[in-house]
Amino acid sequence: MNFISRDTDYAVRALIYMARQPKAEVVTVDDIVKKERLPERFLRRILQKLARKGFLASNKGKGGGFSLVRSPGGIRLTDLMETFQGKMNLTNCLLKGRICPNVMRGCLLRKKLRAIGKELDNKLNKITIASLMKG
Amino acid sequence: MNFISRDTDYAVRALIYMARQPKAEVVTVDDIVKKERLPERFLRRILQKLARKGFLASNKGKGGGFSLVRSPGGIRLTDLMETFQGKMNLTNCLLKGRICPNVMRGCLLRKKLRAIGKELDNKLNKITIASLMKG
DNA sequence: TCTTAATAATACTATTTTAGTATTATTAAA
DNA sequence: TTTAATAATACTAAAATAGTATTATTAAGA
Repeated sequence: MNFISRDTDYAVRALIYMARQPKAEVVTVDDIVKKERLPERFLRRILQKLARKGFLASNKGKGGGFSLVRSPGGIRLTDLMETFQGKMNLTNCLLKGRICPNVMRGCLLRKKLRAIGKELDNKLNKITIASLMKG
Repeated sequence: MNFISRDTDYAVRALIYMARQPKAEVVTVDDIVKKERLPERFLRRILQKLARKGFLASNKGKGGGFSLVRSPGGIRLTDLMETFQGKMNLTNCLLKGRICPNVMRGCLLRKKLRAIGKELDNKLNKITIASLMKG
């Protein structure tokens, strides 16, 4: 069971690569593909999604490419996880349509997980692209 | 993105139900299905797996059913998650066969996640079937 | 010993998610 | 107007998830 999906992972790598460029240059997908060895078409779709979500700007045409919109310190790992994996749900009740006998008396499992999830979020929220660039 | 899969969730419910029975009785699948409203065939397979893994004993034949082998305090949520979802991997590197450029200099993302994962494990490990029975 | 009420084992299936690929359109600089 | 870039959309293969179906086995009890 993976905590971080492949798209999120690729997005992190690409964003770190972009953030490392001096003075927020426009970067081409080909460049990232070559340096980070990521699958081209797939990375393209990931960057397109990041652009739609406001993380990146895309410039078509010759001399085009992608560039960072937000500062590296403003892009959290959890933002990317939410973008590509959906909101992380620690306390999901899986008895969807049916009547969960625990709902009435308050599900103890969910209560415990909610507390743990809150602390986990606090820690994960501190991980940003900027905090990952030092390595 | 769900943290706990459906099988794990069903297993938790079934085990709590069994643990609530006075004096570790043999419980039939039908009984659990009726009381907890879980899908019969699927629950059967879940209980069989729990039996193979040593959580439950199964008794065939008339008067048969499943019974707890371990004490409710000895069955951790993380044991069940591992059984049904595989070991939770917070720090997976997704560049499988390829060369991750970060491996050399030590991947900062993995380092950070490793620390968070350790604390998460410590907390999750305290959740047992017994601790979930009070509700 | 035969019936019956239970689980065991195995194989199958449908849906969703994951991880891509392929194709065609659009854009803007030179 | 050519060319080098991304955009958009549709398609596909594989794996995981969430089951269902079928047949075998077992042991109690009449």
